[in-house]
This record gives sequence, structure tokens and C-alpha cells, in this order.
Amino acid sequence: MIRSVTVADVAREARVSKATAARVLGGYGVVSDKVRQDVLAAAKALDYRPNELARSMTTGKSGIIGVVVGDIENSFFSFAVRGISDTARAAGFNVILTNSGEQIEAEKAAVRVLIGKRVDGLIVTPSESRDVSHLRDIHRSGRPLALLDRALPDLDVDTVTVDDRNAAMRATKILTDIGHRTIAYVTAVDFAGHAYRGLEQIYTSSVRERIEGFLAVCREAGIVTPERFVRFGATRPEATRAITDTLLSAPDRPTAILASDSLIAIEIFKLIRQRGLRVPEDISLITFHDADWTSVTSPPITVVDQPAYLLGKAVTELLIRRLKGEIRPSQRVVIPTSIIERGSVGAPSGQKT
Amino acid sequence: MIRSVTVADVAREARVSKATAARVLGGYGVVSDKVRQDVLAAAKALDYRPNELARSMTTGKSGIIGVVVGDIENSFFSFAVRGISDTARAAGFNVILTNSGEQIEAEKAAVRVLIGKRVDGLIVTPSESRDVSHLRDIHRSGRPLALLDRALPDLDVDTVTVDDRNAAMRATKILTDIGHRTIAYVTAVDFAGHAYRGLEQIYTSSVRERIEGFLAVCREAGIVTPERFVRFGATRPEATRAITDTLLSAPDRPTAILASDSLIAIEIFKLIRQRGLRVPEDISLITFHDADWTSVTSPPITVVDQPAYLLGKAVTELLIRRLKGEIRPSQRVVIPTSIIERGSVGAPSGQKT
DNA sequence: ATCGCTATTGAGACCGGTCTCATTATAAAA
DNA sequence: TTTTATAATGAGACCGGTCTCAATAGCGAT
Repeated sequence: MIRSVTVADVAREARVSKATAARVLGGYGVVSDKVRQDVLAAAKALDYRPNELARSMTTGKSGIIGVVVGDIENSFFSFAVRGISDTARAAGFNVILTNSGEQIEAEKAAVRVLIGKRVDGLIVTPSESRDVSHLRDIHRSGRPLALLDRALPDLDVDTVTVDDRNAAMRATKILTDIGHRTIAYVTAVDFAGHAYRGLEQIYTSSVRERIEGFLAVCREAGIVTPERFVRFGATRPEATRAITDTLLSAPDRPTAILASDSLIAIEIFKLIRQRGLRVPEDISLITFHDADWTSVTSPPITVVDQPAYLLGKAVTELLIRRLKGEIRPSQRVVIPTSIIERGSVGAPSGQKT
Repeated sequence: MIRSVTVADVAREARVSKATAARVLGGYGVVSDKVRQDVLAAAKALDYRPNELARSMTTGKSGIIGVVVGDIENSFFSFAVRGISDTARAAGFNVILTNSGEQIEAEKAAVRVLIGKRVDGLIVTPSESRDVSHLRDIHRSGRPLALLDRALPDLDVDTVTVDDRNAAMRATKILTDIGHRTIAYVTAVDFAGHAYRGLEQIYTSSVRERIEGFLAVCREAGIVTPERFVRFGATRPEATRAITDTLLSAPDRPTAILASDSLIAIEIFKLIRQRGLRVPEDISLITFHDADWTSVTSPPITVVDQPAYLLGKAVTELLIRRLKGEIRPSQRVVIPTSIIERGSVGAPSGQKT
């Protein structure tokens, strides 16, 4: 490795002290115009590039925001990440991106690494609300933390989420209003055994809220034990297919499905097609996230539009304001969603309201 | 900010010298078992977290790979990035991600920042082949550089691309074989004036190769001046729509379109639909990149499947091997693509072969 | 008992910046 | 002209690790 040019080298070249050269190069303190010119000329001649690492070490600031996200492959997250990067860069920050794969251990490891790298602040989509010790650690180390998409009741930090419960209620209501009484809800959140054993066992706040909203509206519509049709563990395409398969083969096949994310929905849609069923005549479908594919299918899919980019932008702004020294009680921002009604919802076939 | 625990603190707690504590904490040198236990105990008691920044400063290695990518929003790149992150993490590296928005100035700035952060190596998708001075700088600074998706004739570094020319030829051949004689090629690469003025003006290697392949097959099929139907500047949805609009309104409307990426293709597809035209009866469509939406449309879209994840994995492996000290001439890996024939290609309506 | 060799440990320089404080030069005030 | 305030510069400590080299200790061999 070629030894890189340092302030000391520039100082020598410009015949000034290291301190003076550093003042010019670092843009702090005061120096005479003449000396400034000399140093700048020397720096250019030697092609000096500041070592941000060394700079960070003394200042204690790295200019980096650490991001731990569930799954970059999910376009909801890639939009959020794009929102984060754009906002961060505009404010002069860089981003280190890690994805946890929704695994709590990976998430902990990622946080440990990021703290080691002395990031200035972190943005995390916590995969679990049970184990938040590592997030407490961040907070305790004096580094600001902001939560994206999922709130943590026990952790009093800046949080940006969408109105999950309300969105789920509105989406479900569209289905019940048109007459559906057998509605399935499919989510990626996994359980030992994939079986639903009660809301309090769901440790991902966004998902719990959605299911709460879903169940509430179902009950309101007179559906008994709607939780029978809540399905967990659609973490990967194969799993989603297996779950959907069982759902579609059952004697009491649901007449409508609400998908918790677009990765799940696309598999469900494919499988419905593959079975020769029609949307919405045989099965209605609504999904969370306005993924690009939802508008080009026939029929196009009715979706809950989550402003993912905005979500990323909002957390980042909150975090940066704190990084810039703003002192204030932590804020919980809830961004409203809207439902884009397209063509994937229709009255259930066999029955009428 | 709470002062963090340092090796000196641990050393004091364990009643050994800083050097000794550093040896066990840093995992180098030799220490007696007894002392090791003491130090470890002290570290745990104090909740010591190594400062990777300081560590990087002395070792000269940051354990970070810098990535500059064209546009994360493009799912081709998000898959590639996923391949990069997964591979990097598996080898113990972290990733700093920046996107250039295909802007050369942004790319240069990103490279400067990453070098400042003393990343161990870089992966770049160069947006231009004209101006590579900043990439030369990387190389010159002794940091390994690897190119993703686009080759640079003048730059002798590890490069991983797909067989763009060949892929374009095969895709075009499918169209000419079935009888198309008016075929448009739409790409995001922009030009002052959007007008085609010759291959040598295209500074993105992947795009040039594709267009070369496209034109070659067109000519072979007896099409005169096929370059009349090459369209540039589909950088954003609105631009793509404008371009497509013009294309579809022309008296010599193309009977087939080849799209350079899936972001372009989806807009084209939407617009075709909007105009009441049918795929493939009125217009055939093939696109690069097997985006998820291409398999759920009616008809599903015929695509050039680029193994994006694999591409990311391959460059990262090449880079890491070099980071680990492997000395060898630079390698140019070309990954083969395959065409997935679905239902978006048909014989042109008015004419027959 | 003395010597030699090896296993441990300690002291302190170093990485490349920032930053405090002392010193010198210069200009304004008395 | 002398005093004093102010601007500009230099010397060197510091951040939190790594690493070299010297010092000490423990052991068997002679």
C-alpha cells in the first residue's frame, strides 16, 4: 500500500507547521490568506486526500448513519432505503446498510458492528419487540436511534410508522362490505408451528396492529373466530405457496385474501392463476404495498399504499435533527396510508349479502 | 456523549498493562491463560466494545467495501446489491452503499467520500467510459477496484458483466425470426438531444453492446437503417412515456419493442394497454431483466434473464480474493444470460414473413 | 549455584487527524 | 515611544487502538 499523503506532508511542503496546515485543510481556526494559498497549493501538488477515519477518531463523529433493515429484496424496504440514503446524503451523511433477514440474532450482530464502527446514529426496523436489549445499548451509548415501520412499546425513541391498524381495518372493510365472510390474512411473521395462539404472541408491532384491525372489522361484520384464517410463516416464496395451497384446497376456501406484503401477494396471485381461479370472481385480493406489478396485472390489484420513500425520509430527518443536537422528547410519527382501489375486489361468488 | 470504555480502562480494571489487555482484546500476540481470564472478566464487567475506527486507523484496514451503483430503485441493482452484501458479510466485510443516479459527478463525489473513509476496496458500476480519472485514482491509491455490469476498455481491473451483445442478438432474433421488421430499442442512456449519432457516442458499455447486437441482427434480417428506431433518454417514467408515446403515434409504428430495463418496460407496457393496443397481437415486447412483474401480466413478458444476484456475488468474490492478498492479472468475467420466452412475442399484425 | 533460553509482560511510539495553549508578530491605543 | 489588545502560528497532547522492542520471570541444563 502506497503511504498516503498526510497533513504533515502538506505542512512540510508548504513550510508551515502541521497545526497550520491542518487548520486550512480541516477548515477550522484562522489563518492568513497567504498561508492558506500556500497550503492549498501544496495540498493540490501532493494530491492530498483527508483521512476521514482519523478525522472521525478525534471528533467522535463518523458522518455515517447505520441502517438495519429487514429485507432489502422487499421493494417496500428498498424504497424506504432510497428515502433514507437520499435524505442522509443531502444532509452530508453516509449510510451503512445491513439487512437482518428478520432474524433477531443477525440484527443484534449488525447493531454490534455498527456501534463498533462508531456510526453517529442508527435506523432500525426491529424484527422483534421481545428482545430489545441491543437497542437499549445503543440508546445508552448516547447514540440516537430511530425506529422505522415498527414501534416498540417499551422503547421511548423516535419512531415512524404507518397507520397499520387503520389501514388493515379499511382494507378489510372493503371486503366485508361487499359481502365476504371468509377472509384469510397471510403474513410473513413466523411462529414455532405457524399456528396462531393469540395476538400477544406477535412481536412485530406493525403486523400485530394489522391483524388486530383485520380481526376487529371481521368480528364487526359478524364473522365468528376470524382468526381461523390468519396464516403465518410466509417468509419465502415456497412457504407462501404451501400456505396458499392449503388455503385454496380447503373445503371452506376463503373468498378473499389480505396479504401483508407484496412478495406474499405476488405468489398468491400466481397460484390463484395457476389453479385456474379468477380474480376477483372467485377470489378477491388486497395487499399491503403498492408494488409496481400490482398495477399491470389483469385485473390490477387493490392495495394499501404505504409511502415507503416518505417513511424513510421522515425517520432520517428525525434522526438527523437529533444528530445536530436538537433536544426534545422522542416523537412517534404515524404516516397515513391510502387505499388504491383497482380491480381485484368483487363480491363473493356463491353467496350474496 | 458518555465516554466509551477503552482498552486502557479494561487494563486498569484487570491490573495489567494496556499492551497486555490489548493483546487479549485484539486477539493477537500471546498471553497466559490466567491473565486472559482476568482481562476478559474485566472487559465483560465494564461492557467493553472495541472502537473499530481506532482499530482501522492503525491497521489501515476498515473492513468496509464501498459500493457505487447506478440506481438502487432499479430492481436489477437491488438484486445485485443483495448479492454483494450477502457475499461481503459472509466474508466478514461491511458495505457502504451509495447510488450515483447514473450521474458522473455524483459518482465522482461518491468515490471521493469512500476513499476518504478508507474503504478496503470498491465496487462500481461506472456510468461513463469517457471520464474514468476518479477510477484511476482508486487504482493508483492501491485499493482494489472491481467493475459491475459495465466494462471499461481503458481500465484493466476485475470486471463482471453479462453477455450483453449476445443477449441482445438472441432477443432481437426472436423478433426478426417471427417477422418483425420495424423494431424499436428503448434505453435509459441519455444524450444531449436524445438523438442517436453513432455507437461511439454511447459511453455505457453494456448499452453499447446491446445496441450493437440489436443493430447487427436487424441488418442481418434486411432491415435498413434500424438505428432510426433506437430511442435514448428513458431515464424516468415521464420521459419513457413521452418517448413511447411518440413511438406509438408515428405512422410507421414499430411492431415490436425491446426495452433495455424493466423500469422502462413497465411504462411501455402500461402505455400500450392504455392506448387499447394488445400485446402481442399489436405490439411485441421483450425486456432485459426478469423483474417480478413480468411473470404476472397477461400475457406474461418474454425477458432476458440477467442473473443480477450472481453478478453481485461474483464481483464481490473477485474483490475479496484480491483484498485477501491474491496477486493475479485482472479478470473479466462474462456471465451468460438466458431468455425466458413467455407470451409477449407474436407475429406482426399487418404483415407475414 | 550459574547460565541460557523461552514465555510473558510492560513501556512507549505510532496511525493521521483535531484541538488547546503558549508564543510571536502586528496594529491600535495611550 | 511604550503599552496593550489582537491576529497568526507553532508545539505538542490526545483520540483508542496496534505493534515493536526491551525487561522480567521461570525453567531446565550443566
